[in-house]
Amino acid sequence: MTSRDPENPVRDLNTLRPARKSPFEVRNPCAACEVRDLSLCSVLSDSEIKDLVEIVTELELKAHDPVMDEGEPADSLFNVTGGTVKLYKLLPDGRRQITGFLFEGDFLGIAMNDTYACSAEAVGNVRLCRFPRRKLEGLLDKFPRLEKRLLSMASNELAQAQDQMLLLGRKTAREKLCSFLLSLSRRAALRGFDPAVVNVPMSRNDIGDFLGLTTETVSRTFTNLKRDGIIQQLEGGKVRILQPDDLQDLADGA
Amino acid sequence: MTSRDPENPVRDLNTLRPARKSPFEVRNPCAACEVRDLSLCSVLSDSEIKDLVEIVTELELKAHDPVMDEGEPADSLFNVTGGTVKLYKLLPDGRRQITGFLFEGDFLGIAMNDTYACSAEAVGNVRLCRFPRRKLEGLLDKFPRLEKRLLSMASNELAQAQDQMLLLGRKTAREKLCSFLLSLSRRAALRGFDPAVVNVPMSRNDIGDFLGLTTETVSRTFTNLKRDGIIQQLEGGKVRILQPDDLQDLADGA
DNA sequence: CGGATATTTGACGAATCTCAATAGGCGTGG
DNA sequence: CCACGCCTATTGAGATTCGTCAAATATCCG
Repeated sequence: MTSRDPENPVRDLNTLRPARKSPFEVRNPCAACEVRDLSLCSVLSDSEIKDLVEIVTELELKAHDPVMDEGEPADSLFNVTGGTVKLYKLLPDGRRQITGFLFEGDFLGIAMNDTYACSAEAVGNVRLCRFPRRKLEGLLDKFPRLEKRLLSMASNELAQAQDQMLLLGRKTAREKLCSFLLSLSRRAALRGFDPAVVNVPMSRNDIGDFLGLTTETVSRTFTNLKRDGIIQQLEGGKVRILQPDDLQDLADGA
Repeated sequence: MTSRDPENPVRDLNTLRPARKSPFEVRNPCAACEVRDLSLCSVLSDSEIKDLVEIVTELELKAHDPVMDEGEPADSLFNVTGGTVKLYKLLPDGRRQITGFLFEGDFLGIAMNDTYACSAEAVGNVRLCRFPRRKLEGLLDKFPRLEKRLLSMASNELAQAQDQMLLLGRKTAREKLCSFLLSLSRRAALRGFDPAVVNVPMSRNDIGDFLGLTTETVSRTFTNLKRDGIIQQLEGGKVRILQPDDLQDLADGA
């Protein structure tokens, strides 16, 4: 499948689904959730998930709206149900490192004990499910599977973080950008979209702050990849991957 | 306290404790474990910990002995009880990124699902507790606190990983090295050692691969910090921090 | 003591950053 | 509908940090 929603055939990771409205969905929004099987919630049955509905609040954000601030008490956890969120840390002089991008289905809040370890804000329009931390912890005790699921998600995130360290510490600008495009492609494929046409909803500046590069270097490197026929830039910030195998080879310097 | 073991007053993070031998320790080694309160095991009572003893194997390794290999089935998890272990990932052409150093009390194996996400090897002499993964997972069901503890440890590791991304992507060589020394100092302090005299058991090359620098740059940067009176090099790979506040300021570019 | 390995230092080069200018895209309002 | 202005992206030229290559020195260990 390339699109999981027959009513929105052209939707992609950039586009928010229309807000849900049907009577069933109002009664039990999580049961009808499109990203449910991608997320935390996948381990709960329809009946169990009602406990989740009890504690959840839905939020809609616009570009640059803050989600959380590093160092603040970690009172809420979130599930992204639409749009893109960026996580970042700042140095005192304003240098920024984006530590991750979250897409629909991604969970936000594993990396915190009492306070948030990083800040987060919406890249474009975003829809979130918000869980009060205390109440979610209560559910963890009630449903041990939820806790196992969180641990497994944390494990995945750690593996991803290690990949990103390898990228930041040891890859060239070109390798970094290729790795980035590949990871976007893989994540889109997981969600049922065409892996050859990647959405890049974030700015060059955000990409730079994610890859440890400047805006200018990101832009130049994009130009080089186009010139070499590896990718093609489409309208709306989309990128077509022309040579997936070459891209893969370039991504880890093979 | 600057040393937790009156029988080994000069011991530090470089030195392995002598192997345990007393009758009590043979019967219940975990109960007498010196690093117990630092680790996973801290949440188990003396009686509960007997279940852990049932499944644990102790290992001793020498420098460069492998602990695990990226991509291999993750059948064992480990607890470091002495010495230093490095975690790393490789690129096909041999470039290496060290993703972390583990000291006594640190747990090894959170970041894996079915296969190891990175390789690990001993930096010097190392003592490990090895847990078969299947059996440890059994204990997780028996002692939910153990699972909570793992989740909290994973959360800490993720926060650390994000700090490291900030370092790799946005800090200068000098800032990187200062951050590194500070983190060693903090971890030594946690274990009851003098935070002003830091052990640096790993090679310049390892430090470089951890900080995204070359050996030469690490060496030059050390020289600069000495020249500026921030640190002093002592024998045996130890470093004295002369100006902790300056070091802190240098570490995040303030 | 001696070979091997690790560290330090130097000279040079290259990848990336900085600064600056131009071009493009998008929304607003005339 | 077009014009303007703002913001982002691209491109260029020069500067800088850090990497590479090479040699000298120090350290470790048998």
